[in-house]
Amino acid sequence: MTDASTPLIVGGDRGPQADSAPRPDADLLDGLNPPQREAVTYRGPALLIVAGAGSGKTRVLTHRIASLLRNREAWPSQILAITFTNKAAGEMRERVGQLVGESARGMWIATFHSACVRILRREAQQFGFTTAFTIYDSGDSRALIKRLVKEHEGDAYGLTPAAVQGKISKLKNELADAESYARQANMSDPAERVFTAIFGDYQRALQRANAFDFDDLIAQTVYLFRAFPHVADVYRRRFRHILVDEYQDTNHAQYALIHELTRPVSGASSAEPYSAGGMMIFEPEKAPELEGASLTVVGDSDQSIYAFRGADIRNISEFERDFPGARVVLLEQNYRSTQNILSAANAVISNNFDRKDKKLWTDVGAGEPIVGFTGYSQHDEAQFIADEIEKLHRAGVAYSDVAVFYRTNSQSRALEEIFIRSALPYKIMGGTKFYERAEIKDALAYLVSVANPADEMAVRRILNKPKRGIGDVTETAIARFAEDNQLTFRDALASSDALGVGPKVQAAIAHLDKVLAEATALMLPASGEITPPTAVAEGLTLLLQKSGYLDALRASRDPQDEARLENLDELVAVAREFARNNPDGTLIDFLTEVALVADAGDLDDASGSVSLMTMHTAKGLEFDTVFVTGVEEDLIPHRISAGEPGGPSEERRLFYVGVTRARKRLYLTLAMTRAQFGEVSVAMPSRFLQEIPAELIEWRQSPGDVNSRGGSGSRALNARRPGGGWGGRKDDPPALAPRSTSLDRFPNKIPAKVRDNSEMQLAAGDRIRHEDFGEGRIDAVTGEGAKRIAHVRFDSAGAKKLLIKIAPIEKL
DNA sequence: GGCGGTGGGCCCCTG
DNA sequence: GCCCACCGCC
Repeated sequence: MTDASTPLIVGGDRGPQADSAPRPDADLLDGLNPPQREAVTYRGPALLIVAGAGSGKTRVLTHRIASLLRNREAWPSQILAITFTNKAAGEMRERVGQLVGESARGMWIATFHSACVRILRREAQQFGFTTAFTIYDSGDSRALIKRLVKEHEGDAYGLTPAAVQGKISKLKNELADAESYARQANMSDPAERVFTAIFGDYQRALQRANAFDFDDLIAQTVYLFRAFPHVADVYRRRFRHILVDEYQDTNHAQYALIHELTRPVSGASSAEPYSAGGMMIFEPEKAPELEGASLTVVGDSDQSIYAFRGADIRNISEFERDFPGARVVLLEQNYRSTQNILSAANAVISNNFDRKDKKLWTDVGAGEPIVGFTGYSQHDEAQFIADEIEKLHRAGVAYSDVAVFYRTNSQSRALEEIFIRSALPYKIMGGTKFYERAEIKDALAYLVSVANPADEMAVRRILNKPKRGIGDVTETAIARFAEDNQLTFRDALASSDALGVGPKVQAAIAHLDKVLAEATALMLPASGEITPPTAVAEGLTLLLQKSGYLDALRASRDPQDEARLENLDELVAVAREFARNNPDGTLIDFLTEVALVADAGDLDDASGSVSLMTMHTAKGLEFDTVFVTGVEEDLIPHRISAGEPGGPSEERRLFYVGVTRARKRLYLTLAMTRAQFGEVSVAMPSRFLQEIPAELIEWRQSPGDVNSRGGSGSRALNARRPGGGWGGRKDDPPALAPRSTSLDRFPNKIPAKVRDNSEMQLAAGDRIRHEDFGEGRIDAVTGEGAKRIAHVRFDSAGAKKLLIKIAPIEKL
């Protein structure tokens, strides 16, 4: 079946050859079903693996790579595997490592963005950047765009920074640049004209700052390959096997990048040896034509959930047309979930009309029923989840095997509040990123000001942080002086005496200049000298101390500044950790890692905690127990999606992704009322609930229950009724709960004021009263200090754990 | 130039 | 309900 002798590589750099049978990869095929085997063993120019959720996609990919290596069909350095998330890349690296050991190290297993950064760092000088370029995250680029919109008075034409940023991003994902856009724009429309001007200025500002934004990382790499074929050929020669995960989520720029990389080598390049990644590549005297790399893509159009950011589903649906002769392999057997979960998922997704029919199946049996629950408020919903997780935990389920999903990040707050109260260990994945915190961005701006002094944005950011009396007027004076004297903004700081500012301000500027120079000497010494690995951590500490940043936070009375200091300590710790893991790592390397790894927590795994995340973040992950929360109209499907073409079906796919993450237990929860924008509104059950056959869901409390009873108080005080209820009554949509009734009595909000019971003395046997749960008896007290936990048996609400410090309790 | 008060907009999802 | 832009005052 497998044609191992297919001449994949015509040319001098063919991989080492295997001698003869038995196949060294035989054990890699053990336990694979026939389509999986074919996906591992097929050899040819192009392979599309259509992999349903949980069909063993990662297994197939990693085994395919291992098989190439073990059969000596490829060197590790000839393999490029691309994923979308750092997490997926990390997992793939680990699993390939388990299969082939040490040799996994020469491979590129990277996200689109990190692969492009590696290429750009090497080639930046080819087109007017330096290797020290900065990566602007969306916050950075928004700040820059905001300034440009203001300069161009864009608001007079209805151009908001957010809209401009979105449009630029979209254009870059379609590989349009400012010039090409200007050529076809409708210039009689003044708004178009201003937008075009802003776009152009933005791109020039990036170039001047020696910076790329996230979209540029991809688009500029494509541009580089197209403009400099001899550079592209270096990578085409190097990567003979390219594998792309989640192909249904690629946008046009990413598609073009893959196309560039898999083109045949033209052979028109010069005969110099190039050094790529420390690997010298010598071209043969008479460069012969070299076939394009073999391409393997894996995807599932039912899991395409990124159309909103430019993902083009046609990339996968037209793969066979793009790559004639491509083999297609379908993986439909699911190894993850129970049949009940799959039946629900199949039922929901079959409501999308524009799809190829595909049905996941399993042979593990029906499993437990799906559990439904409707709370009175989002806090009631969260309390049910916390209680249920505790119950599972007591029955032996590890916290780390449980995940809670939601549609929007703002939904995490109610869950967090209840989880903290319940002393339930949890971890938010994604969400407000560590590196997006203001103090972290400030600290990084200090580092960037040293690493890439051309980055004016970074220098402007730290100019008056901490407050040193440098305001708008002075900032403008520095900018003007820089322009007049052909200096960078950073270098202008050295001439504080020539700015014509007051003595105090002048001294402040001089001091900042001195601190930056000192840190530069420490972290970027003159060539030849060796920097110790700890230079980054030391330089960061020096900058934060001598700039007065830490002192200002310490002197502050704002209680949040204490947390900011802790975050900065954490950043220094990350720098030290980085030095340990990368003894040769430079300041630039550190900044790259920080720019591409959005969350410091991505590095260390959330062992021992429940994982909270959006359904988008959940893609590619799996858990024994999954709670999909907020299953309400206007949330999933989201309100805004209704008006977008393809919006509702994308929402359905998103829900499908959430549901199919569950291995054994799936909970679907919702609330009858939900606070949004600070006010409480009535929520309707999601249409997706009605698409699931009623017999699959066991309602602990159905939307009907909540309505009919009207809520005679806290759910926790009511007996739970199993089954029945609303699930089956399709033509009888649940009536809205009246706004009056005792619904309002249920605690819909958590007191914003942080309570502090740390002094409360509690011991086993004591009786307490809780605001929501009523009276109960303490079984035990564990933990210490701020983390003391009371294990309480409430008279009517059952057993709960409470974080004593903040629990709304009183001793009786 | 810094600070505190106020009112509008907002919250969809990512590297 | 929270963040941020803006304004008026010191």
